[in-house]
Amino acid sequence: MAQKITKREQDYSQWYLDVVKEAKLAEHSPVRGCMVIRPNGMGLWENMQKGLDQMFKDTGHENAYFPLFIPKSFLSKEAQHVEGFAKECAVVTHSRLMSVDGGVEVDPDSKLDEELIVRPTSETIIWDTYRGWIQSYRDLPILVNQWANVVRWEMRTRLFLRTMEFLWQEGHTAHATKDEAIEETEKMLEVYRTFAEEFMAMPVITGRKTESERFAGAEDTYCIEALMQDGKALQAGTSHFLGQNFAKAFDVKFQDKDGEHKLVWATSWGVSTRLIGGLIMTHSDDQGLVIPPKLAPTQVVIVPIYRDDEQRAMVIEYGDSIFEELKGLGIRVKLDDRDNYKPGFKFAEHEATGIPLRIAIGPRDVENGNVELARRDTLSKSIETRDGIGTLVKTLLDTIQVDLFETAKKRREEMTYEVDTYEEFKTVLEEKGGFIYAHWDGTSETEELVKEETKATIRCIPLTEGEPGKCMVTGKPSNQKVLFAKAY
RNA sequence: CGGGGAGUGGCGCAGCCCGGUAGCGCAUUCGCUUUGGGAGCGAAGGGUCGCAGGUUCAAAUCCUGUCUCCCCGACCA
Repeated sequence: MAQKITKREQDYSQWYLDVVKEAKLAEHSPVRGCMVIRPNGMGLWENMQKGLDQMFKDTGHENAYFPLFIPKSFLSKEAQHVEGFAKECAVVTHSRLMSVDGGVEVDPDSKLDEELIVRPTSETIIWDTYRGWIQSYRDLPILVNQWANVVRWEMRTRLFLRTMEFLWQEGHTAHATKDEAIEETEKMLEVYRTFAEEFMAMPVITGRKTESERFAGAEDTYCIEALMQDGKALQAGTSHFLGQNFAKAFDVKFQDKDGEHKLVWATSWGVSTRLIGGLIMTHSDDQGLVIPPKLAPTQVVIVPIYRDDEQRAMVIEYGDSIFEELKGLGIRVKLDDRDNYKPGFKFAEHEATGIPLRIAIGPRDVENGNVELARRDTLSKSIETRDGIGTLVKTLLDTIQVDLFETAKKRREEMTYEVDTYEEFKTVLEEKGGFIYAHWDGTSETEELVKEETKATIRCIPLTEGEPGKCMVTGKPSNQKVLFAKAY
């Protein structure tokens, strides 16, 4: 069943695919570019959903649901938006099939008057709906989130990182003032940063996108950028200030306190199952997946070891008492009492699926009142006493959560460079990869030139203030260094 | 969509060049022995070789088309 995972020094892509496969997270579907998410992967996503959803609720948001299909005409109402998405839309043109010679064909008579687009994102249909919800300033703000699937007809796909269909959440808010909308945009970026760092243990840089990387239809796009172990960057979440673009396009106005009719201000923000890809590439090793305790579907697994039925009964009873104790403390624990696998096999399997803590118990341990405790992140083992195992496990889970973040952060710092000249930039990029801070003159021309010549893009203009200087390419003045990297 | 590689029992592969009725390892089922780092032996089950055409007495193998996956580009959460 489980096989050795390819050493990532040899081939990072293969290593990534092996981890996904051995951890039983997902597999390719019969449909091009789509994936089947297996129970392990879905369990992980559900825990992410829970964490995020709570944070959305805590910041005053509610969930709603809008249609999968969007009338074609909606897409064309916002010029930049249609330009950004037109090339990657799935289009529904007919509504029926008909039997022909034992097979089926599309019934030409069922051609739709207006084609439907499978949503690549829901701004248009939501803003069309918001028009009916908003009349007065008293109707604002609208703070709504949707958990949904979307489809983008991508040229090239990669499990979790870029699939044609993906699961995500998209928040769409409406506000009476520009300041309030900008505040919302920044607030949700901070929610994403907190989630990435505190739940996923994935350190991120917060910043704003340059004009060329901005969301289609946005005035300003904020993002969180993470660095993977191979030195490539991953855009992990975005929060957009949409200005009044969609209010204009869909004629969404409200009557303000002063009696004036005004256009509504908008934001949208989203993260997707891509986060799972980020999680894998941030923490995993050659033994397989490593999941931070807060997100792990199973946090602790107990593996009984025995020789005969008598020992089996004894060890399982011992394991059961530990199981009950941990469960009572709210820990997600499993007792792996499968009789058809040897302990060594189970150890390897639980490592591949990323369970943070393993407790192994054999006759020896029962006799001595001990357990063997193994950490997934460090692969270290220790003998601990049975008494007090509950509190030990609880603190250890917290420790692992923190350690994973610190380790990932340290790794990122080691792969982050600051350069002053373009020559230096090219050298670092070629020899080391990673995040590179450098001065940029703020023009799309320079950005494009760097991309052409080096494949590196500006990941973001960091929110943290920096020193002014001179652009590494043109020598023109720059307000601060920006973050460059090759990206997924 | 351009360039390269690949589709053969559940998984990983060989066979293809030079057509002749499909094989190996793992997994599965049963039995016995095992169990503190991916168990051993014995027996058994399972594949119209991605799909569709064509050439041929005969196609996994040759030809044409097509779908999908992987890698590199262009595009993107």
